[in-house]
Amino acid sequence: MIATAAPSTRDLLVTTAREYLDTEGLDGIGLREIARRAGLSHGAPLRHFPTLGRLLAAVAAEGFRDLYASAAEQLDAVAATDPRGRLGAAAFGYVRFAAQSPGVFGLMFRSDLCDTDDPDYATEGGASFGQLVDLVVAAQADGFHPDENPAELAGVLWATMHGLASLHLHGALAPTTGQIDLDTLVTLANRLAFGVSPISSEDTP
Amino acid sequence: MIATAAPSTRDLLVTTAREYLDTEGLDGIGLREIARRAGLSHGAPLRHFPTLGRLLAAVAAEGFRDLYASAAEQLDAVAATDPRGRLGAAAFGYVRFAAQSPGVFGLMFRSDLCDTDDPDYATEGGASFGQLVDLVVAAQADGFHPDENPAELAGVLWATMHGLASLHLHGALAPTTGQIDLDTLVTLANRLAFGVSPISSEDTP
DNA sequence: TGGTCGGGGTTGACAGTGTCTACATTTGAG
DNA sequence: CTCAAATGTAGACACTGTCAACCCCGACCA
Repeated sequence: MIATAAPSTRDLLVTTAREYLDTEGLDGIGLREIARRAGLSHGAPLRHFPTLGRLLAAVAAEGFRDLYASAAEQLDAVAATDPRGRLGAAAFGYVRFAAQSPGVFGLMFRSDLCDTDDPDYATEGGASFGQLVDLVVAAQADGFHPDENPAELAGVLWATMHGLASLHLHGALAPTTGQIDLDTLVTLANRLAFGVSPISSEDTP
Repeated sequence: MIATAAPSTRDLLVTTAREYLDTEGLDGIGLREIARRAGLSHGAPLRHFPTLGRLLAAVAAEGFRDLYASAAEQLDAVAATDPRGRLGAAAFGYVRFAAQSPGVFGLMFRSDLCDTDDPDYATEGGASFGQLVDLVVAAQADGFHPDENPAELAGVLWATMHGLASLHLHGALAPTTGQIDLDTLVTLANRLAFGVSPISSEDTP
C-alpha cells in the first residue's frame, strides 16, 4: 500500500478546523484554538502539520473537493439540459457552496492563511477549474462563443461567479443593490452570458 | 470653520500604512509596525484611532477614493466614446487600480481587518458603486439591456471585474489559464458583455 | 503672571498568538 | 525484551492589539 493515510488525529484536526469555520467563520481561527476544540495540547497540531498554513491548506483542499461536488450536484439536477444550461447550473453550484460554507470558501482564497505550496491545495484547485473548462468546451461545441480561448472564457465566467460570491460574503452587495437575493444576481449573470436560459433555482436547496 | 482636519500625525499614520501596503503587501501589517515606521511609540496610534480596524478603515476609505479616481481617469481617456465604451473603460480602471495597488485593494475588501462601521468607509465605498451605477444607467439609455434593474446589472458587472482582480491577485488565474495578461481577460469580459467594443488598453498605462 | 487642564506621546503591563525545544509516553519491529 | 521512532505535553520566546498610568507642553483663563 502506498498511503492508506493517517488513522485519526490528523483527520480530527482537519475536521475540527472545518467545524470551527462552519460555526464561527474564519475570524478567530488559530492553531491553539483548533487544538483546544480537538481536546489536545496547544503544540499537538505541529506533530501532524509543520505549520498552521499547512493545516489550513489541507482544510482548503477538502473545500475544493466539496466545491467540485457542489457543482456536480447541481449538474446532476439538470442533467438533460443543453451545455449552456449545464454551465449555468455549475455557476449556481459555485455560489451555493460559497453561501452555505462561507468559512471554508473564504479560507480557500486567502493565501496569507493557506500555505499555497501545499500540493493537495494546488491539485484540488486545478481539478475544480478543470471541471469548469470541460463545461465551457462543451458549450463552445454547442455554439457558445466558439472562437474564444476556452481557458480565457472559463476564467471570465469563473471570475463572475467568484466576484458575486465574494462581494456577497463581504456584505457589499446587500447595501448597494438593495435587498436582492444572490440567486437573482446569478440568474441575471447567466442571462447576460447566455442570452436566455431561465434556470430555475428552487429545486435542490 | 467646521473641520479643517488634523494637521499632521493622524495623516502621517494613514500615509505610513499606505506606504507599507504598497511596498510589503498586507501580510505583516499591524499597529506596532505602522507606529515603528512612522517613528512613534507603539501606543501612539491609539491616540488617533480607537483601534487598528479604524485606522485600516481610514486607509481603505482613501483607497476607495483612489479607485474612483482610477476609473474616472480611464473615462477621461476615452471621453468621446459611446456609453458602452465608457462602461468598459471604467472596468479597465477598476482592475488597473487593483493591479497597481494590490495592498490597498486587498485591504478594502477584508472586513476582518477594516472596521466596516467606519462612516467614511461606507460612504466612499457607496460613492464608488454609485459611479458604476451612473454608467450603467447611461448605457441602458443607449440600449444596453434596458429592461434590467440597474443596480442588479451594476452588481453583476462589478462582480465580474472584482472577481478578475481578486483571482489575479490571488495568483489563481496565472497557473490555470496559462500565462495570460489580465487586460486580455478584461477585454474578453467586455466583449462578452457588450458584444464587440474593442477597447484598446495600450494607452494610459 | 500664574494656575490648571487636556490632547498627544511614551512606557509598561496583560492576554493572546505561532513556533521551537526539551521531555514523557506510547507503540511497533527486530 | 529492547530500542527507536512516532506522538503528545509543557514551557519558553518573540510577537501582537489593547489598556492604564504617567508625563509634558501648549492653550486658556482669572
